[in-house]
Amino acid sequence: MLADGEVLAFMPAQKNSADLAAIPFAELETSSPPAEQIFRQVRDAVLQMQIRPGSLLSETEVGQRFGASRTPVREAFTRLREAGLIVTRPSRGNFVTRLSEPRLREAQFLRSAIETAVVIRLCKIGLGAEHLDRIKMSISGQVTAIADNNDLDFQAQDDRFHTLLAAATGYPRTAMLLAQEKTPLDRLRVLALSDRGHKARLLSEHRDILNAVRARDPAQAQAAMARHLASVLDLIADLRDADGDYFE
Amino acid sequence: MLADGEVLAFMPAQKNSADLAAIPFAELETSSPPAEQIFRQVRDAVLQMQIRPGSLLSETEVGQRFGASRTPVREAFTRLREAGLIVTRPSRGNFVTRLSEPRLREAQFLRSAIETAVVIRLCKIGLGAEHLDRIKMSISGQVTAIADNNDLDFQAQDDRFHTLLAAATGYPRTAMLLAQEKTPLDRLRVLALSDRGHKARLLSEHRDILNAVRARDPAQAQAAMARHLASVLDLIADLRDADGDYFE
DNA sequence: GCCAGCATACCGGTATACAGGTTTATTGAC
DNA sequence: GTCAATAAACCTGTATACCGGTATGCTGGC
Repeated sequence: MLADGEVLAFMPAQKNSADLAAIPFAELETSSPPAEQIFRQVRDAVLQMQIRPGSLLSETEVGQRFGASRTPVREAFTRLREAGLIVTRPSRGNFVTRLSEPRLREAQFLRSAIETAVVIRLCKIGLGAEHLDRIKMSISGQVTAIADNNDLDFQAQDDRFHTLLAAATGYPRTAMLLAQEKTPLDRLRVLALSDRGHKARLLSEHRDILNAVRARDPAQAQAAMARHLASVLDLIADLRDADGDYFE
Repeated sequence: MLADGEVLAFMPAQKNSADLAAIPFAELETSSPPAEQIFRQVRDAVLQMQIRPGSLLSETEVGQRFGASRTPVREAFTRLREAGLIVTRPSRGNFVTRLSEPRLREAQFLRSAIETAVVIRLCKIGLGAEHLDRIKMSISGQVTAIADNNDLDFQAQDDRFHTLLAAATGYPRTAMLLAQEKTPLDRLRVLALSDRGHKARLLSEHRDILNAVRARDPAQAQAAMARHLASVLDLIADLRDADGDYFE
């Protein structure tokens, strides 16, 4: 088995085909449409960096990998394209996009814009008992994940915390939009190995946000959220230098 | 030719097929992909209420109308579905969505969240000379449109004003996202016959926003924008009662 | 006249064949 | 050995045939 660096030395990055055989895709279920499942699985693989940025994703190959024809794959690719995860160059192929610093900064801007508006609204309409319970459970989950030093679980609970806040506004599309717009940041996060102290800080910030919302203090809630989300910007420069191949 | 009310009297709303022949679609050009053109033309027809909310859009029929096969139509429909303009009921058909008051309120929330963040950022980074010129021209255009009592032109210049502000942030996707998320409001606006006084008020608000941004006063800019955007909420209840068929 | 049951027509979902265009590899001349 | 020209192998874009499922309208029994 060759190391990544050696492979790169022999092949120009642009020509690299994605190594689909190495990715543990689940077999398609009959419960939901194949196009939907292919979209989700390929999206997650791209987000988790299992598919190298810059690599070629062939409709035919992906279809064969899932045992489906090109038609559902094309539909999945349409959605990946809109999510900004691939770019299509006609007659040449679909390529997994690289991370882009301006794009990351814009994602942070949009995320911050929406999430601060979310907490301000929550201060206004109040937090229902059910929503509050679920958010508290998410925070408990974060505590457990830190104790277990389980990065993956912590990330999942982190996402859940923000999703639950958005859902509590009663605006279903807002949660969806947030998930969509933060995808560039998700790829960044995979590159960052978070130490226990970093996670502890995030947890503390989550608590600050929740407390401000419970106190119905919009100014403080907004400030806490903005502070919390701005922290990712510090990661960009470091990671760009460390993982140059993954950036534009 | 029958009046709309008579047609409705004979056909249950749900069964109505869209009358594609009556819509002045342009012929497909060779310059851009058919799927893209079909998407844009159908989207605009839906936004301008040329296709009745609740009506059935058949892939086959749309394909025949444009002289294309189902494949590009399917791709266009995928995008319309994500834009929330149609819903697909498997084995039954694609239906143009009706306006929904909760959905409209959410669109207003999201638009306000993003646009207030935009003007705050503009106060921070300042407005370049080129951007300022273009925005001023847009406002001049609004003045002209009001003088000519040209509603369509005023709406175009109104959109342009907001788009230019978003573009001035240097975040290209933000402008795109705004356009996408305000589509429900665009359909609402078509139903509203705006009198001259209403347009004059919007223009005045635009000037307030621009002045606050030029003065680099984030608090005032945010307040002016929020006030400006909140005004559409007043329209919802009236239009819902007047055009009941168009709402859920 | 009413209602249940069935045949039919229509829809989207999928697979596949073909077309147009780009890249890559090979081959031949120099 | 080098380079240009050509052919093959890809890619996406498009058209089309077939499938299963749903809605509908007709028909026959009551």
